[in-house]
Amino acid sequence: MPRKPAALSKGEMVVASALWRLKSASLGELHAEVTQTDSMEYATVQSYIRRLEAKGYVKAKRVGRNNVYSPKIRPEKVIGQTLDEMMKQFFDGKTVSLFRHLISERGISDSELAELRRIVDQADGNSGDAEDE
Amino acid sequence: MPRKPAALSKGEMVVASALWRLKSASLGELHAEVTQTDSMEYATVQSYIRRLEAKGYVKAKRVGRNNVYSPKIRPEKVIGQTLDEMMKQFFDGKTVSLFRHLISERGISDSELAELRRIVDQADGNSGDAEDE
DNA sequence: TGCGAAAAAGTACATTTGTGCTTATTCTGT
DNA sequence: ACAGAATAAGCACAAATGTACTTTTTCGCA
Repeated sequence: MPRKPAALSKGEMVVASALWRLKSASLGELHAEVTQTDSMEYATVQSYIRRLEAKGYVKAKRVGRNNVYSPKIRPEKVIGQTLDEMMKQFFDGKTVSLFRHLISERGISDSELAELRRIVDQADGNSGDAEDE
Repeated sequence: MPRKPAALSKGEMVVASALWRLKSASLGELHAEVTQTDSMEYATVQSYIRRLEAKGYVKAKRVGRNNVYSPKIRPEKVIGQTLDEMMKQFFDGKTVSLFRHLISERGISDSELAELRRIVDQADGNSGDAEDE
């Protein structure tokens, strides 16, 4: 059995995210990327990447004297799981409830609303039987 | 300074959620509510509620021999923060990106889509300059 | 051809979290 | 008034997490 990959902690998540952005990177590059947004020691990034490797989220390949890391798991998967959990916890698992919260509770600008409408229209188009155009 | 309330761990979150649902409850009632969805010992619920109290999320009042607990922080606040963090981490803080993900990556049924459209229409109506009817 | 810099590997350690057992306290009914 | 049943309070403890320091290995170059 593939042993369901253990969930990522917050710190692991920021390192994983950085790696997703870079696709592939040495520890130095990764550290640079991470510190764009978060303050974190080189060695700390290193610890996280090791844990990510242990958890099966990342693989390393030796290139010269560097390890070059790359993701083994796509972000969509992790994002999806995180979202699932969050929706279950707060919105009874219902996507529309989340939508409602995002729109009413959080407030959304006119342009965002317009954008959203386009997204909806498009989704409607390609997944169902559209009647009118 | 009010000292920003420490974030809730996952276990604390399920207990807090139960309490939000009940508005106010003794430990026994709370345990009953929690175990609707999660398997958790009475004493464990108790530990969590104590931590929640320590963190300032919950207050207790003695009623007879019971402690009656109630939330000190509204769910919207916690949900909002959780969402913020999540959106920052995964969607560059952009609500529309989250929408897009929810719709395309996750798939949404026709009825949900219709519902969503109504929500959008309504939001459009009461926040902007409505044209029709 | 060996030294220094860079990187990797190993180790550390306090705090938080998950999870619950144990002990003390307090009503309630007889 | 007291025994038993609820309930609260205290304590415990392994695992995970945040955070990094230290030691070892390994190229590139002087």
